Amino acid sequence: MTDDLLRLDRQVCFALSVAARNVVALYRPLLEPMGLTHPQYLVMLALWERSPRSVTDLSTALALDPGTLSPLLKRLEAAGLVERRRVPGNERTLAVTLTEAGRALRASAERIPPAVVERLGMPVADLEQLHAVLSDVIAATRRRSDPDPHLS
Amino acid sequence: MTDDLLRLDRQVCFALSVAARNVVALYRPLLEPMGLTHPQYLVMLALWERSPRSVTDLSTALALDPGTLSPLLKRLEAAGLVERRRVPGNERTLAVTLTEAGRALRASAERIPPAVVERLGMPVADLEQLHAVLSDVIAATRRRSDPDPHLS
DNA sequence: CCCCAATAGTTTGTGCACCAATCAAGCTAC
DNA sequence: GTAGCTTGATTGGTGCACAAACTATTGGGG
Repeated sequence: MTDDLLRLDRQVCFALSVAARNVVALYRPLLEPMGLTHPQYLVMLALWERSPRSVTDLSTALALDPGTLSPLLKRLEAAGLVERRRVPGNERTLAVTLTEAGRALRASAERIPPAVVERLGMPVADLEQLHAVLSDVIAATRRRSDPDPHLS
Repeated sequence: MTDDLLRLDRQVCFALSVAARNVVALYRPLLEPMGLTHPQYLVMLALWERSPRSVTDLSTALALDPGTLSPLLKRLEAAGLVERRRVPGNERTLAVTLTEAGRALRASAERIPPAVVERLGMPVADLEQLHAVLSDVIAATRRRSDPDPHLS
């Protein structure tokens, strides 16, 4: 039974889930003083790249359901990092804009990636290779049937 | 700014999260007819390897909080796949045992890993390599400070 | 012009994940 | 032998993730 396909320690999905959870857990103590959760951090990364963005745009960029994003953005607004107002001349799309505080937060965020790499203690080359393989996996999951299930 | 450390498409954590979510999404249509969610599937894998297991034991094996497992196991019990009773002679640990239906479900589960691999359409060698790298990452996250944050 | 389909967000419901607090059962030390 | 620590599981609270239903604009086509 050493070739049992159902052995837990053989499952890529299991390794993937645990790795993702553990790595996110590494961010927690770093993000907590900034008042961010990890998904919120990712949204901020997206906004630091380009500031007025619609919910749909963010949803595509982050591969996240709009239904997940909607309350998350409200929490960012409550935290004063973001403003949510309707686009003038288009009452149906929402413009999510960084506030001054949101823009300022970027400075503290710059310390995060190096801190995580340091905590992981893995060679950067390995991380880059991991990133490449993960991109392949993501591409593979999108190839099949509809790209990104729920984001039709 | 091409070497900006905060660019979304550079973040390993982001790729890891998306890959994990997308791969789990691949399982959803396969597990749904079995009445299982992905975390429940992982618990069943653990139980198919060894059947009376305590919550703590499962918690360690799956790297999951007991607080997450507790309601999940109740749902598995409600689905008739598992029985939860106290260990005789030790009223504080819980024995989670497969029912006949739970044991029987394994047959259908055997079709899942090949189906997922087929849907991913990636060379098996690549998947094995991914598994190896992910194991390294998991080991790295455990090395640092306390192994597995919340599971003290 | 108006109906209608498509688009953009929000809401609701279920389940997962984590943390902190709680509780009961078992152990240990004195 | 009991006081107090430890262990094993549960509970409650917050936030994420997904599906499905819903609302409200917008843009076309007849």
